[in-house]
Amino acid sequence: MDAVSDIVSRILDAAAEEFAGQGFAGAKVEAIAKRAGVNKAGLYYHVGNKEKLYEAVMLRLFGQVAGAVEQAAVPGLSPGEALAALAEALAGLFSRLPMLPRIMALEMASGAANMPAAAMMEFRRIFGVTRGILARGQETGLLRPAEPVFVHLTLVGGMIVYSLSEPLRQRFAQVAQAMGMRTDMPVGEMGAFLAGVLTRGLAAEPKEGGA
Amino acid sequence: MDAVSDIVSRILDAAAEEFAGQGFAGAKVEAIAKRAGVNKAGLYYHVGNKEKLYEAVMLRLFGQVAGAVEQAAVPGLSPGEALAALAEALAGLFSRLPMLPRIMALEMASGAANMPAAAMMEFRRIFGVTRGILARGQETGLLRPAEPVFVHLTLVGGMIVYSLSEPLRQRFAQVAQAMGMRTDMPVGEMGAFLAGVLTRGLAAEPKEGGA
Amino acid sequence: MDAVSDIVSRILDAAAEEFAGQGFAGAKVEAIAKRAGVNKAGLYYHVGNKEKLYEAVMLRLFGQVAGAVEQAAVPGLSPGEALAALAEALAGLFSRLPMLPRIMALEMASGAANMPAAAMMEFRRIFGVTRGILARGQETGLLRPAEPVFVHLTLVGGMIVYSLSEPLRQRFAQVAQAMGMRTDMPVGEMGAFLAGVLTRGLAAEPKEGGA
Amino acid sequence: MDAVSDIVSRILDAAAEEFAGQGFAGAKVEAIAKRAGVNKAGLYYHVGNKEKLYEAVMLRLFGQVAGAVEQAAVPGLSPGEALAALAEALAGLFSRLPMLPRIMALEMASGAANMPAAAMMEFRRIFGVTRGILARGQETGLLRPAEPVFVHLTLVGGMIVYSLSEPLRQRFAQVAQAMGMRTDMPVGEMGAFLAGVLTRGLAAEPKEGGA
DNA sequence: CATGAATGAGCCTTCATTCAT
DNA sequence: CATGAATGAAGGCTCATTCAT
Repeated sequence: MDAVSDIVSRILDAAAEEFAGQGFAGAKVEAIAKRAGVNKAGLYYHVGNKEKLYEAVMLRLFGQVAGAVEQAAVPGLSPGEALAALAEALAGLFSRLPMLPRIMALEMASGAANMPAAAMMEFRRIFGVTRGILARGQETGLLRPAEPVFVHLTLVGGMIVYSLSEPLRQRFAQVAQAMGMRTDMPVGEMGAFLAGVLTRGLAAEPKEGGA
Repeated sequence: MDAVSDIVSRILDAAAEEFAGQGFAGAKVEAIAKRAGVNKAGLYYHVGNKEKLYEAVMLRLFGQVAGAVEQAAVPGLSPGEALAALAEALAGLFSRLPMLPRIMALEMASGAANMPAAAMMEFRRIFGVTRGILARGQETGLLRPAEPVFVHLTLVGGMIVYSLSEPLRQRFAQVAQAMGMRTDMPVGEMGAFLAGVLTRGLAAEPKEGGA
Repeated sequence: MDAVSDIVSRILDAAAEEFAGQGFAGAKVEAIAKRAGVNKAGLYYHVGNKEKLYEAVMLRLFGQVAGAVEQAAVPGLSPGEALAALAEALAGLFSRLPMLPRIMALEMASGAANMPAAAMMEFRRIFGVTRGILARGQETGLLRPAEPVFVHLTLVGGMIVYSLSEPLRQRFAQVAQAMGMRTDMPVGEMGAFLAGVLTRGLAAEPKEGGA
Repeated sequence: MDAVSDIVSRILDAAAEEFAGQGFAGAKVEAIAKRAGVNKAGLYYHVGNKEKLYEAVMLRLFGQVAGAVEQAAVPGLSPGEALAALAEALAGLFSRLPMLPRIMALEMASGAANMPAAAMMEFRRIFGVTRGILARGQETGLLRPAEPVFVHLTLVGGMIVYSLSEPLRQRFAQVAQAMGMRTDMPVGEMGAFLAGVLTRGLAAEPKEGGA
């Protein structure tokens, strides 16, 4: 009764997991089918193709991102609050869908070759939110001018790489501890850090001559 | 007369390129050999194995990163200058070796499964630089306390994802322009942005009561 | 409806032929597939592996040997009759399955490295028959004591090598004829010879004092 | 100062070992070279070819067999003594050159495809000895008529398979012991058993009514 | 002669994809 | 729709053999 049938949805879930783990080339259709609990031939019947499968996964994931981000963009917040809300929304997504940052990274690393055109549209929605926050902040004199792309990718890039680095941080944990560093903070904390740094770092310079 | 023979070096170059483009699974040994101008069997003669090849690439790349980063860490700089120097060093690397951020992302996305233990040691050197900057800044009262891992991954993550996103930004250029956004800035500019935001965002709060 | 599907059975036949002719290392999976009338990938689908294929062949062959040998061991025969029956059963097998002695020889020559543990059990059954004949013969005072392993390997070894030597004997035929020797007797005749020699050679020494 | 240079001799030794262990197809030229302590290219320089190498090994081995067998055939022995001497000579060979029975088996199993014509001549010498023993025994009325090929292959086949079966017997030892069978007798003992069985089994039937 | 470095051919194995049932 | 069974097209790796030095 869904937009996509239940089976297809299960297949997409399984595929997202596989693709995130092994990349497009490394993912095996057989494994995806098994994970989804369907026959390999059945998978082909429903999705048609490894490439189409990848595109469908991509589209659905970026749709989810765009949705979550837009929902976080409630009007009436200060720039700092808005950035924090955005970071929190992303952190929630990344926690619930650990394959998301991995797939985003893989896709970008591959030169966005398999990114379907439709998914590009979702990007527009996502970027729009950050841009809106900055624009309002500059209008109200609270933020200094800054390239939206830089700000957006600072936030998103920082969170993606922080999520991605989890296994690495775990392997690194012993050494890090000896250096007095913690490595096991949840993504949400990294999001809060980023929002804070950006808010303070982009704050308009205090107007001189306040005497 | 080199640590690695000329041919092996050529093979590693080719492999880095191929791995960055296709991921480990997607990279074809045949393609690497052709790119390096050697016979496939010759490649095996010199390197032994796809996996060993990958590890060698990894080790060399991270060694280069560690070297460049450490060279940028000249003593006597203010925290802001030091962060800027670090960002600049990374930007230089990423410009000269565009496959570097891609491989780093791929490796992390795969859970650092193939990361050789030796490469982990390089990480320690790299992290150490950021940690040193923060420690000195806090000692001198110029910086507020902050988790080194957060700071480091903000800088590195932002630059990696910015580099990675290049093809995406290009595909996005038309739409972005219509929204009044630039998308084609070089990595160095992103590095400068990150260093600035971090410097201001981590600056110690002005001590009240300075009368 | 068989224990092994028809196709697998055909594959095992083909494999036995190929392994017998070329040894494990020399046998080509492609050739086996072609002989069996299946696609190479199909062969892997059904059997999984060159090594597994070899083990399956081995298991089936030794099972056949054990079955035939046990069937020949009808109770109530004199030692001589029993040995003759055993030899005849082996001869029948070797005639019908000319690859059998060859595979047995190859496997033994390789140190029984690939012999599956299950096949070892079949050996027990096979040896058991010879041992039974000797035991009964000694109980009844018809046979002198003798190591079962020696007796068994005299019979089996003689027949294996006689079968194996067929091409050699053929190449040798001209020379042999000139020396007044026949070389083209069927295995059955060698079996009868061996049974006879063993029966007389193991006969209890005539008790003296027979008045 | 030898007929074959020292190096070639070392290569042939190494090759015999390798061929015995892996068969012709399974033997690796690289491994032979390493075993012989020469460079792979050097091996080719000296021997020319994997096939030629095999033939040379074969020729030398069968020459050794023929020599040992002929030396054992001293005139003036009774048939039983002669067979025992023959068996003993073979046992000595098989003990000193454990690869010998294995190579003989492999070669026969492969249909004697690679057997050089020159080696066939050695066979003639070998067969000649057994034939001589039988002929003299029949002339003197001590032995009944029997096909030389049968007798020869009983002796040689039994000893070859007994040697070959060593690893198998070892794996089988536990089970065998429980069945009250020994499995670890040296080849010499098997040779003595065979000579004894053949001598008694081929003895002329006692002439009736000799009064 | 000895050696490191090719190299073409081939082999085992996998995988995306299709088809008959 | 679901499934077991193909299958063509690679892809990783090895190996016998050859050269330049």
